[in-house]
Amino acid sequence: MYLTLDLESEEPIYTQLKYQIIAGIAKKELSPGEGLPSVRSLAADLGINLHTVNKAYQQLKQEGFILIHRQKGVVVNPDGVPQANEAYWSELESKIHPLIAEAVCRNVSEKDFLQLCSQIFTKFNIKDDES
Amino acid sequence: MYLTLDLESEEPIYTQLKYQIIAGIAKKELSPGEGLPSVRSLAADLGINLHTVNKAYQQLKQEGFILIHRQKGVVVNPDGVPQANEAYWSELESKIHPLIAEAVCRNVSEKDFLQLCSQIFTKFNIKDDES
DNA sequence: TAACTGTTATACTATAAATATAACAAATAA
DNA sequence: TTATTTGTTATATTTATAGTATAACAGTTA
Repeated sequence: MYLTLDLESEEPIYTQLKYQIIAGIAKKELSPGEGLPSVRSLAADLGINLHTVNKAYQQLKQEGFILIHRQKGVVVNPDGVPQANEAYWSELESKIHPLIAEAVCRNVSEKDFLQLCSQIFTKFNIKDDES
Repeated sequence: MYLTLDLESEEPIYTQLKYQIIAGIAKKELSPGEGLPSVRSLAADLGINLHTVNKAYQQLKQEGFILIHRQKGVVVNPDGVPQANEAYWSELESKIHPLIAEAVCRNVSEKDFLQLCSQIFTKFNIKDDES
């Protein structure tokens, strides 16, 4: 799995890392139980600091995406990601709300908006391996 | 139009201001050509600093939501908000992408996700005044 | 023993957010 | 004319976050 960073972006590096790993799980490029690089080696590969990687890992751990064993290192959660709960839906709504507010202002139709979402969903539905 | 701020939120105050004004335009609580409070009076009403309001206004101005005349003060863009262009769609996609990545991880179906979006759209479709 | 793991601690730089004053230029109202 | 209000600009300060730089500790593994 490839990780690419945009050091010019306003989006913090650790956030970019988080969402690329989440996207990797969504696309099944990362499987449950699969190991991730150590904080030191990943930091070295990406040319960034150990703590920046650690911050991304800690948040992914707290949100249930990965587990961190003293022994086994960092692994994608073998039991899968926690299912959507009430708190998740509430937070998701508050993230989408301002996007739709602006869309409505710009006369974007509900149909076109939903179509964009569908199109993005499709990117994650590519079947298993691509060999 | 009421503006409410959450000073405990991690979301910057000027961002909260921006999106509540955008939401006001979307809900037609704010009409094209309608005046907005001066930076000083709004800051005083909300108990925040002049520059925080100014920052929100400047960004809204740059994005075409409002106009600022020396004479007339601050008004909602009489010509309406600029239509969605290629840059807008591109930026929107990059904002939705990580949300859908996480949704896929949590086994949220495309149908449920689109349903949430539809539900939010409905909030902006309330007809005109509510007298 | 040596190397590697996650973890913790400290210190530093840089940037963003927010506030606090102050002042300027233009328009308006007394 | 004076006084007030407008948006605007300029400085300075505080606070918090992001990122880096070292260093060390406690386990695990080769």
